[in-house]
Amino acid sequence: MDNNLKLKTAEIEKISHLEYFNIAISVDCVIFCYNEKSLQVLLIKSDLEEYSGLYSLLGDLVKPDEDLDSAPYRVLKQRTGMDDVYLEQVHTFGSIGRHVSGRVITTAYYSLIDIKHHKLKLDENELHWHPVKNIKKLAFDHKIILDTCLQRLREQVMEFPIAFNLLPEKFSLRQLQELYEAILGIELDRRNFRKKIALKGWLHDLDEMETDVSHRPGKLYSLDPVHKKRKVIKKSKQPLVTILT
Amino acid sequence: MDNNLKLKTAEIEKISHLEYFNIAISVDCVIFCYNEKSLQVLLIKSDLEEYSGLYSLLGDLVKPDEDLDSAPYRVLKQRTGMDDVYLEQVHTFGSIGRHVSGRVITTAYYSLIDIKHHKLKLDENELHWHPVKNIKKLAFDHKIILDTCLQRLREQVMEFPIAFNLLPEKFSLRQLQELYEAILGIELDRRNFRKKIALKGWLHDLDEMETDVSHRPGKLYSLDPVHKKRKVIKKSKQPLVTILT
DNA sequence: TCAAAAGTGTTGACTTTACACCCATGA
DNA sequence: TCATGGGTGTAAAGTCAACACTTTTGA
Repeated sequence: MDNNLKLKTAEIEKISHLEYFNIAISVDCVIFCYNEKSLQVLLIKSDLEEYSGLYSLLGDLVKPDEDLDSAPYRVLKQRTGMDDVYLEQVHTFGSIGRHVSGRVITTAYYSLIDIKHHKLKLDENELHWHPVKNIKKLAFDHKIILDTCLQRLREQVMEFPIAFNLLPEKFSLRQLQELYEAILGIELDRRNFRKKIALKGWLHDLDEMETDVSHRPGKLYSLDPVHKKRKVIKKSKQPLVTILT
Repeated sequence: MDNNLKLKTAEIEKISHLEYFNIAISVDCVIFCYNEKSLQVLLIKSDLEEYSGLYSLLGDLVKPDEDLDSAPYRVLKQRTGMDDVYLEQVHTFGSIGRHVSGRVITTAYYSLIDIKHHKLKLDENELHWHPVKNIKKLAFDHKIILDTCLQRLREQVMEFPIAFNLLPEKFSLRQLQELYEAILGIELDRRNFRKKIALKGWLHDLDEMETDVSHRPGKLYSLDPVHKKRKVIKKSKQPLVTILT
């Protein structure tokens, strides 16, 4: 007991010394899924006294021997059992006071996963899916991080074929449209949506129909294999040339 | 189990994280200027043996008591004597092997400055402006950082009134067009460019004319005061609504 | 036969592109 | 008077937004 206390004090001394010279770096993951027609995000009960009762994003400190971009994959693998997920770096947050337990700079990523594929045991881990719409407050600056990632997702989703990561392998155009509506937070015209998606050439017609629906079944599609890359490769100039003259 | 026991305090959490406080974090600045009809970037001779002969971006370690976003302002102030510059965070680079002298994760910013305003003493500091077009190789991963920042600049420049930071207070439409051509790396149609810019409503007509030109002088403009904000405030949904239906 | 969603085209408004001529100035 | 760039308009093409009816299926 005595020893423990002494050690702790020494450690804390050391920490406050370190604190002055060192900065920790973490990653935080905004893990999106699409379930019951709503865009949801995976949160964990904060284990810090200071934020008791609040939820926070999944994150971890970056290990000295791992790439920054590998850290969120590790976090996802640990928490959901999934690898081969879509991940995108969004922004790095580094205000002095953003973390209660010291100076931590965090790089935010968002991830898109198909809820059917993950293997999390929600109750055990105090992990829960929360509809993005309902989230008012999170621990740390995680609400701002969430908002930033959502905004980026909205920007990307029309330009690149990434939303499909949130859907099962086979899906109908209606499902796809509802997904887009959930992400963008707006309603879309069905005819215009179908035209626009057809124009993108992202879809592969499976020649199958929905089953188990109590109405006329729709056709099923999958993401065209050509567009199945994990990492977005940005067209460098193409879109810019068309912007102006 | 007692609730208090389950919750970690911030102090305790620090201890468990001690081992991780050994990654350094830096910022690197891609400082753009516009001179002699070309987009240029401020580079410094690398003082590392490993990169002898190569140039690198301006950067520095983030101090424990400064916000991440403040660090690039400090670097710019130190190097150019300018504050009140346009700065935008772009991406964070954190591969294990990216820095020869240890584990350094770096957040990249780009900055737009009017070359006429800076106070650098180029020769003393081994600081030099380099046309972006000519840059083939830089120290560390700085070429990739430069490319990433240039791409982001190209994406932003049509959407937000930021290019004006590269021009003097008063400028002609020709100057502005040449600047855009330098940034985008493409030629633009004069009439369409003028229409497009007029439509944006970014310009304030100064009712003055160019002087010292050996041809018909053009009108001078300045950035409309309404748009003179340092930080870009993103319209959240406006552009997205128009994307689809 | 009803309810629910699938599937499909057109029109008008707007935006974008391509393109050519006269004008003002200084050399 | 020439060279240089300033300044401007229009027509055709393409894109976007709004909008309604018929079809298929299961209940």
